[in-house]
Amino acid sequence: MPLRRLKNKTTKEVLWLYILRLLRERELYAYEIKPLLKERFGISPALVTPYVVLYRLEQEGYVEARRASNKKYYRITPKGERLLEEGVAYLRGLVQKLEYP
Amino acid sequence: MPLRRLKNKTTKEVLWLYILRLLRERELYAYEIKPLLKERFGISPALVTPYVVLYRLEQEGYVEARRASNKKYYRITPKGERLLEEGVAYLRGLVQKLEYP
DNA sequence: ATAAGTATTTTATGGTCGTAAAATAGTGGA
DNA sequence: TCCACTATTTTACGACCATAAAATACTTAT
Repeated sequence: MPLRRLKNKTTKEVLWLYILRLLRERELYAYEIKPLLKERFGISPALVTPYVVLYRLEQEGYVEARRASNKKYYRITPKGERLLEEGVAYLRGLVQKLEYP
Repeated sequence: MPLRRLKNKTTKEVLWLYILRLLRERELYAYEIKPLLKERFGISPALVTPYVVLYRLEQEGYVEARRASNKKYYRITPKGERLLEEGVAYLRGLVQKLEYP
């Protein structure tokens, strides 16, 4: 039960990290992120979720957007890359502390 | 901002993993867990929090309790040890997926 | 031209979990 | 004895965040 909780929650708590991770490779628009998350990370958030996450990340300067036809392409900023690194480092430390010495 | 969120949230999302990790070493009563979490993992949850977490873990059979004087000692069950291992493995996988290939 | 698929936006909602608050009681030293 | 500290329990609350819902519009194949 708590493991399902861990997966269903923690995975989604770090959804923005997954999205930053994808954006680190190339610019993407929100609509194509859902299948990518499934393919690359095995998670299936709702279609709207990437929109909301990207909106928040843009507000805080971790990604920036460019319009092309009817699509809105996002790319990661240097600030966003830093955040991604720090986030991963933080999670790595968390795992190490939990591991058996 | 999101990094603070990651720390303030994710850390607490996996608080029960920290507590299981401590119980893996020896039995503990709720009151002494708060300072241990500070000392071992650098986190400072409220005093009541271990009580609530342990209550939930006990309900689901991941820990079991024994009364001694006015203290209630908890120890991890085999089921709880399994959960801890699975939880850590899950988080480790999450980090690997986020790391740069 | 029209239906289906692509693409985005905004608002409201629901579940979870740590925490605050308040009450209770045993223990030990001054 | 009295006060401070240790120790637990229960209830209600607040914040966060993915998601559902609904509306809108562009594009493309039939």
